[in-house]
Amino acid sequence: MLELAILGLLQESPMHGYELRKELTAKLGAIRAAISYGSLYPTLRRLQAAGWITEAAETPATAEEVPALTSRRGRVVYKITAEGKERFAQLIAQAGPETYDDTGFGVHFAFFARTDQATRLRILEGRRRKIEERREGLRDVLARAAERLDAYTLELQRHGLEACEREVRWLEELIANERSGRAPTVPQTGTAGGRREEISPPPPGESRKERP
Amino acid sequence: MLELAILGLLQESPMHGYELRKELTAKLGAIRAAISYGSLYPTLRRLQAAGWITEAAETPATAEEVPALTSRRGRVVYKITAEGKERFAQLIAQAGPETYDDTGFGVHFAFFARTDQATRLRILEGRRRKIEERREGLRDVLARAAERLDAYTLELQRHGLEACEREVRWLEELIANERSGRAPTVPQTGTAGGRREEISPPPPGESRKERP
DNA sequence: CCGCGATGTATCGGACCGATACATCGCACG
DNA sequence: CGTGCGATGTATCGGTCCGATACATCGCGG
Repeated sequence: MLELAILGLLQESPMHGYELRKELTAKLGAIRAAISYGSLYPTLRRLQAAGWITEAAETPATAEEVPALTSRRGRVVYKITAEGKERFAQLIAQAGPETYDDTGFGVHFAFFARTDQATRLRILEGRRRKIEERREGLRDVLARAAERLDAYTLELQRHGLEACEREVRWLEELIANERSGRAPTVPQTGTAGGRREEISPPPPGESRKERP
Repeated sequence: MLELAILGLLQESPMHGYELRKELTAKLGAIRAAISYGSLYPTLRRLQAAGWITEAAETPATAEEVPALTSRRGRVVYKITAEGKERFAQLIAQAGPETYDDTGFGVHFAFFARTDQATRLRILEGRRRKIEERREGLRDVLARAAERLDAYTLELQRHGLEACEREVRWLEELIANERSGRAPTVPQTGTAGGRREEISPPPPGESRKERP
């Protein structure tokens, strides 16, 4: 999962580790707390070994201009390679079982702007299926095993069940939107009124604005 | 976390691994999918080595009665020890930072019936604080970095934000309930109308119904 | 009589986390 | 003037947990 996220972010622009973590946190803040360096750096190493990314020295050569003023020590900048882009495309297009768990789905969803519509639909429906199963499981427990459990455990299940139902509804909306329309547009929610813009899903295979 | 959950379940009755996993799944189904045996068995080994639990042979001795009819092969039954109960009490009473993340909170909450009220309150408030922080982080991103992100990422954040707000409200209710009342009673929710029973929090130190 | 699904125990590699260590930079506060 | 502290930055280690896999038994239906 981390691999996918890193590849996706580096596709937008080269970054060093610290920056990458911040961007990762911003992009995935809704689904996981914050990537640990204990995961990040080894993964970067792994991706580099596989040839998906490369190190790019900062202020690379010809650097007599400002030698020590902003020398900045290490600062290893990572950049995605052509193979890395292929890898990303491959990862984003295929959906295994891990695509539908909480984290996996979140990461995939976060890169939906780079995913073709058919895959988006497939993933959304797979996720819905999975949540529906969880929901049924919770209903079963609440219906069948209620008297075996204490009030707190019951309340936990009830809350979880509600969350499932809510997510299914959310997914339904997204699926409907996807089928017959465009980007997600969920109005009248009241909360955090940010701007909402249409995105045009990039015709598969292209990347827009490589270097501004 | 697994340690706490296992100790808590074995406190109710001895079990073998498979059964333990099923009970674990039933009790924690709202927060995590299903415990993997790759976690369960090593943890059981660890707990046993520490002396918190012991193996108890099934159909222990004097077993000439039905030798091979239901021989059932392995079936290692685990049983909590006195030290294990102490350990559980200690784990359940103290709250570190890991007590407030999704999984940690869920597990603690699932055993609230065995937790004294002061601790319950402390944990609920700690959890609320943590969720509020996450919520603020999401609001920041939505307010400040909205134009940098695509519509799908934005929608993900929005959905996450809503979930945070919902959970805070849930926690508020629980806290209010806890302060001036008894067990969780959340009526009029419409969903899954199970029975709702009052529990009397066991006066700390006792266990009711050891063997029915 | 045979297969298949539930029950049951167990291991291995890998992903990810939390704690920790360490170094540099700029700025606020004494 | 210094000094200490918070942000930036790279890196490792031990430990927890997951997913895949293997294997054995049992009861039941076809």
